[in-house]
Amino acid sequence: MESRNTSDLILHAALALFSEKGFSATTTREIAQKAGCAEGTIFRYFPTKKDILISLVRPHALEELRRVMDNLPRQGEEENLRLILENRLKTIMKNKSLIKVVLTEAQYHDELKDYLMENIASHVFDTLAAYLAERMEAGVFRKADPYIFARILVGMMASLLLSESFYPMEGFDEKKRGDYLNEIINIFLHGVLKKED
Amino acid sequence: MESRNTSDLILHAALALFSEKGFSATTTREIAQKAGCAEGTIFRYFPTKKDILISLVRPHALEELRRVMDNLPRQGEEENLRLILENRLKTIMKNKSLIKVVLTEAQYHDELKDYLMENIASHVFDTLAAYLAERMEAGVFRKADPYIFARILVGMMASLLLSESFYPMEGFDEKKRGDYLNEIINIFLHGVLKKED
Amino acid sequence: MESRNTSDLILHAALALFSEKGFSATTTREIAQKAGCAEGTIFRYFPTKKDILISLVRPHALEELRRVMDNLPRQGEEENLRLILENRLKTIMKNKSLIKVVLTEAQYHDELKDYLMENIASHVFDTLAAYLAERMEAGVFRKADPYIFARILVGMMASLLLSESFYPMEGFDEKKRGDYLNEIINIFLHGVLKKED
Amino acid sequence: MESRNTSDLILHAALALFSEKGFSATTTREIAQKAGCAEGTIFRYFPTKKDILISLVRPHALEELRRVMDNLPRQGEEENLRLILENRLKTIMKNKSLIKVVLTEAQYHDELKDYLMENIASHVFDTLAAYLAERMEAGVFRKADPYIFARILVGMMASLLLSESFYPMEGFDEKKRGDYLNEIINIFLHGVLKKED
DNA sequence: GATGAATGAGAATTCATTCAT
DNA sequence: GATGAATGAATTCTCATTCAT
Repeated sequence: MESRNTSDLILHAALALFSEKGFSATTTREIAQKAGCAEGTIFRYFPTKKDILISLVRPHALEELRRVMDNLPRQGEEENLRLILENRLKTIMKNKSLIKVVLTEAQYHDELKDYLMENIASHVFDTLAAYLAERMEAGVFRKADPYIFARILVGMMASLLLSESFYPMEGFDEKKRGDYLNEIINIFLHGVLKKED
Repeated sequence: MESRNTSDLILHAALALFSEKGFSATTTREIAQKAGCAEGTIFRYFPTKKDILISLVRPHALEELRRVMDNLPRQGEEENLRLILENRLKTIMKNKSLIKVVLTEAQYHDELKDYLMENIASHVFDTLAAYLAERMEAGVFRKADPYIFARILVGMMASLLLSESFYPMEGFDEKKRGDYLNEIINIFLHGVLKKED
Repeated sequence: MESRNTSDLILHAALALFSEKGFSATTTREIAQKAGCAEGTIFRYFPTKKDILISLVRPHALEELRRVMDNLPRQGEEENLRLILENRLKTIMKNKSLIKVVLTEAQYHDELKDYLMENIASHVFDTLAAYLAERMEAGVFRKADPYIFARILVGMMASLLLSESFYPMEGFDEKKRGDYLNEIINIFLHGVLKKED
Repeated sequence: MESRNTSDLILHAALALFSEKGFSATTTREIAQKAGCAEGTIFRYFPTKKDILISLVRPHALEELRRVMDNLPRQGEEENLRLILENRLKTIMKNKSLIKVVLTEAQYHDELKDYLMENIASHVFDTLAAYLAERMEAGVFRKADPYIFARILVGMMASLLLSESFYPMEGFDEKKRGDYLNEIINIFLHGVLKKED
């Protein structure tokens, strides 16, 4: 599936190393070694080391994440949302390294931050907020700032990532991750659902 | 308030720079410049650059954050929790730079990660989970894994930090932050509160 | 004769400088300058400055000196010994700088000292002592501890080196060096006392 | 016996460290530590680090070594020479560290070398050569260049020092050192050849 | 296209020396 | 006299980048 041309080998190696040691602490020598090419070869594809980082965030790579909140179920039944988010969570977990690198380095590199915000984050939050606003209109969710809800939901999902990589629970297996996601949805829904009576 | 001895000047300057550019991308020359001392002086106080980073995480510096979830109100009225968390949020905001540096660099430096987990995170999560377990026992919250709840709540609060530094809303003022915190508590409580009827 | 690849150029320059100023007092900048390469290039070949020193003592470089007392003439006629030692002296003089550096720095660097003792000195002294023991058995030399004789003979030859570099005589030319060696052999074999008959 | 004023404490500490690690590799911080004073204090007594080295070689310190070959027994009986040299050897051994430092560093510091040669070595060699010349005149030693004999004898004694510090024999005790000195004198006087009659 | 030796600017760190107390 | 914090030039070493092959 992944093409194994030199450029991709370099990006692949760089992603692994940036994720493990951070961008600044990774040397081009290490990248070349891991990519199985000569150090000089890197610079045939990327004029500077920073361009490797920037290329990691190019449309193609992030398209999947950009659309992570697209097409949420307008029917709004709980079970639907659960299934969809479960599916999106897989996308997130699959791209864990990339997300880690991108979020970490965006703190320090404004081109990255701007690109991310303009192309990824704004789309994700707009889409999610639009969905939430619609459900509010529909009288399913109580009225509030949909952007705040969106941020909180994203924060809850992010806590899952953080939990896994930064402060791991013992035995964080598939099942536990399922429980975790369930509780996120439980808390989120029953917090925002309008009380019927 | 802060003592202005050389060591503290260096730590202060380093914190600002690490937060702005990351640990690896910050040079000791820059630290010296910002601290207003000679580059060599740094090494009278910190044998290596990494020791500066590690010193930022020493007990004294993090004590306040370690206790951020201590003494939550066992009476459990919503208003109490709101007030307490609002107060704790101030602690978090005050230490924003430190938290950012510590969480970012803990990804890359195992001594940091281990120290944080053993001394800070475990205390925070244990304290918070104990509180939640007690409220479950008391029949106020529904029964579930208190550690998952703890992580989700922390994730929600973290989203506030992220929102502010990474994907800032327009006009993120005191009032908006208050709204945000209110929604965190609304969502959290009404999600976990046992339905009365 | 000597290959002029970068590594050898560096070793060559380093030997000259270490001999002139000592290891600690020589800077890598000076070595690079003398070797005609960039300072950074040195570290492509030698991970640390100390590795340059250690590489100077590698088998190849010292093989000639290690064998300096091999194959002494078992016929034992005085003239033979004189010719052989004269020849070996040339080896010693040719490697004067290396010997100087190695002996000086072995005082301070245990890896050097151990390597030298285990690989060079023990062979030289064993070989020489074996030769002396054999001549004692053959009734040519009087019986004594052959290792003490070996050390004394080596000390006498070393005095020649010292004389030349440390406390030079006026006009220490080829002829004088010949005279000096002759006296070493005379004294070693016959002593300084005038024969009565 | 030794005065324990600050200046002497510094010289004492410096001698030990220069002998152990060499002049260049010894830091003034280490000297201060070992001398039990502040780093700044050193510079009240010695304007530069090099002045410490130079002070180690001042007349007073080396007087004993300067006279090491004075007053050799003009009676020339073997036993006399043996006793005298044994006594002088004690002087040499007592000053081993100083000799080591002085000889090593004289290679690199011309002021040291010049001072040593003009004040110490020339006196030692002149005295020794004068003694040898006199014994030649007296018909006890065979005629030869007395300076070559002097150098060879000194080289033989130096081999004892080298043997001890650089390539130690197992169990180099008082007795062995006595044997070694005996053989030096035996060889110097009689050589190693077995006497026919 | 690919290589990897070479570069040199710049990084962290050391250390003799100064100087206010 | 003694101190030791501060200095900053110099040192070892790193690393992104270049370029001849």
